[in-house]
Amino acid sequence: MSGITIRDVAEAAGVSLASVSRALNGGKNVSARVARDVAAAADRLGYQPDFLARSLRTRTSGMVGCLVSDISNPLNATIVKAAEARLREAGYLLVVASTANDPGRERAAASEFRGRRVDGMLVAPGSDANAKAWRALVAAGTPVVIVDRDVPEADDGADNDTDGWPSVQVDHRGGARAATRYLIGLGHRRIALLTADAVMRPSRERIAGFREVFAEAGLDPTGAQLCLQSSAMDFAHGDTLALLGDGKDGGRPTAIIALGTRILAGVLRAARDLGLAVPRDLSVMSVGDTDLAAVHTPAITALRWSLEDVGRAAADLLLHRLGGDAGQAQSRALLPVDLVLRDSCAPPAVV
Amino acid sequence: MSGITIRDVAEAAGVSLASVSRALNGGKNVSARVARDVAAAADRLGYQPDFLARSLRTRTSGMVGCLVSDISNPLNATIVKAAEARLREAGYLLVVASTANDPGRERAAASEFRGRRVDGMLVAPGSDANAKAWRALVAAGTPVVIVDRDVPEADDGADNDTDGWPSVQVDHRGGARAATRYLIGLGHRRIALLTADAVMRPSRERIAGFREVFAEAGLDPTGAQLCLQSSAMDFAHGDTLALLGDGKDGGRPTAIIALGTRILAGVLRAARDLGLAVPRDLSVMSVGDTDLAAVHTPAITALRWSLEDVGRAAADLLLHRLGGDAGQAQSRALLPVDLVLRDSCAPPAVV
DNA sequence: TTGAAAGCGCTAACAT
DNA sequence: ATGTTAGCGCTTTCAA
Repeated sequence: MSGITIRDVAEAAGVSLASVSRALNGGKNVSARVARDVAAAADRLGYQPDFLARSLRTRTSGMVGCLVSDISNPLNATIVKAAEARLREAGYLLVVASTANDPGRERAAASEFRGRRVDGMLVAPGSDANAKAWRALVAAGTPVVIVDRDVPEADDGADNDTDGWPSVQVDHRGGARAATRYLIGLGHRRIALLTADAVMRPSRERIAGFREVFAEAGLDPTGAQLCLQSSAMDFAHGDTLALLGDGKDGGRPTAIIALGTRILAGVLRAARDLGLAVPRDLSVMSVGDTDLAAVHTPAITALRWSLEDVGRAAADLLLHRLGGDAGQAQSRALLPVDLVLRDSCAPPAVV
Repeated sequence: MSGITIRDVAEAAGVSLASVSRALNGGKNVSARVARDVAAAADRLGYQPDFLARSLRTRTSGMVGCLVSDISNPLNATIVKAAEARLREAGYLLVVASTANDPGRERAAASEFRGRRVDGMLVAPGSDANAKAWRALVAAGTPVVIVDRDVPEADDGADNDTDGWPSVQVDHRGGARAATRYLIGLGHRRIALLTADAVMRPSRERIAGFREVFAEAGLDPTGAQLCLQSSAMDFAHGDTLALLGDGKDGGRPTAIIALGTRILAGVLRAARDLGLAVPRDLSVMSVGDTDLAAVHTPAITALRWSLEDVGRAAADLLLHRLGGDAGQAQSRALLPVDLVLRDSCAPPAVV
C-alpha cells in the first residue's frame, strides 16, 4: 500500500501539515520555497493523497453513480462510456450499477450510492416503479439527471411536473414520424410496430409518433399493427412468425418496424425461416442502428441517434449542476434522430 | 442530504455511539433491547451509514476498480456486467474506467484507483506497455486479477513469472485449433485469418493454435494466410476486398476466419460487394459469437465462450484474494471455447 | 505566509 | 454488555 500520509510529506519537507495541504492543492498563500520543497518531498516519497479522507472532510466524494438497467446492452454501454469519459475529464469517477430492470435492485443501488456519498447520479430507470424514489432523491438534494426516460407525476397529487427535471431526452417521436412517413410514402398501409415495451418513454414516444402520422395521413389506424411481446430475449422470433406466417395475406403487414436490435434479429430470422425476401416480400426498418443493421444483406434502413451525445449531454448536465448552479433553471437536452436510408425498404408487392 | 450521523441515532436510542456501531454491524455483545432500540431509532431517523467515514477507519473501501479498454464493446460490457453482479453480491462496488487502450490513461486510471483506495482491481490491459506498472501494483500488495490477458515478463530480467498471476484466461488456442481442424476437414487449404492484432494474448493464442493445426496436418503453412491490419474500425472491409478481389484465383483463400465482430462485419460486407456467396464461394467463420453472427443469412459458424463466466470467474478470483487468502497459491481459471456449427462453412468449390 | 488544532463520521481498543 | 476514547488522513478555521 501507499502508506505515505501527508504527515510524512510534511516532515520530509520540514513544514507543517497545513502547508503541505495548501501546496498540494495549489492553494494561495504558499511561498515558492514551500511549494517547491513540498512538491519535491511528495514526489520523492511517492505520496498519493487519500481521496477517502479528503472526501470525509470536504463532504464531496468526487464520484458519480450511474444506474442503468443493463450495461451489457451496447446502447447503454456506449452512453455510459461517453459519460464516463466526460466525467473523468472533470475529475469525477463513475461507479456503475446494472439493475436488470428490477425496481428493488434499483432502489438498493440508489441507496448504496447515497451511502457512498456520490456527488450526483445519472439514472435511466428500468420502469416507472421507482418514480417516487427518484423524486425523494432530488427532494433530498441529490443532483440527478434522468437519461432517456420520464419520471411520471407522483400519483399522490403532488404538484411535481416531470417536464422540468434535468434530463437528456432523444426525439424518438420525431424519428418515428420520419420513419412512418417514409414507409407510407413507399406505399405501405399495413405496418407492424414490434416492441417489447409500450410504457417506457422511448417506446411510448415512438408509438405516439407512429400514430400521429397515420392520423395525419388520414389512414385507418387499424392498418397500423402494434405487436407487444413480453420479452425481447427470444429475439422476437416467435412473434414475427405468428405475425407473418398466418397466411391471411390481406392482413399481413408489408413492413415491420423493429424497436431494438434483438427484435430486429428476431424479425430477420423469422423472415429467413419463412422464405420471405427483404425488401421484396417485406420491408424492414430498425429503430437503433447497430452493426447488425449496417452489415446485414440487405443493409437495414434504420433510425439512428448519437449515443455518445446522450452520454456526453447527461454528463454535462450533471457537471453543470455539480458546478454550483444548483438553483439554475432545470435544463433539458433533446437530441435528434436521423433516418438512415439503406436497402431494406421498398414499395410493397402488389398482390 | 442524509445529515444523520451515528451520534444522532445514539442520542435517539439513548445509548452510546459504540453500541450503535455494534448493533448496526451485527457485532456480538449487544443486548436484545439495545439492538431493538437502535434499529428503531435508525429506521425512524432514516439513518444511513457513511461509507466514506467507515472506509477511512477500516482501511477498506469496499470498491473494486475495473480497467477495461473499451466498455462499449459488447464483449467487455458483458464481462463487466457479470463481474459487477458478483461483486455486488459480496458487498463491493465496481468502479470502471475505459482506457481506450491508451497506456497513459491506463496508468492514470490505476493511480486514481489507488488514490481512491480500491480494495482490488480487475484489469484487462490494452497492450503490454504497462506490464511494469501492473507488476509494481501487485508488488505493492494490491490484489489484481488479469482478465484474458498476459503480463509479459519484465525485460529487466527480474524473476517474475507471468504464468503465476491470478488471472482468468480463455482457451483461445484450443478454440482456434478446433476451428482450423474443422475447415481443413471440409477440404480447405487456403485459409485467411483476419485480425486487427497479433500481440495481445487472445490473438496470439489463436494464431498459435491455427498454426499448430496446419503443422500437425502436414500442410504447407504458407497456405495459411495471416492478414494483419492496423484498425478494426474500418470493418476490415478494405482488407477483405484486397484479399479476395485480386483475381489471382490460385491464391485466393477459400475460407476466412474473422477475429472479432467488427472484422466479421467487414468481411461480410466485402463478400457482398464482390458478389461472393457464403458459403458457396467463400466459407466464413467468426471468432466471437454475437447477434450478427447468429442472425446473418446464412448464419455464421462461430467460436463462442461464455463472457459471463469470464466476468464471474474474475470476480470470484478477486473476492477469494480479498477474503484473506492473500498468500494462497495464485489461482488461474481457464475457460473453454466452443465451436458453434452453423451454415457459413462448406467444402470449397472445385475450381 | 505559516502552524496549531479542531473535527468530518466512523470503528476498535480499552476500560468498566 | 456497555461506555469512553483515540484516532483513520485530510481540510480548514483561527492565531501567530
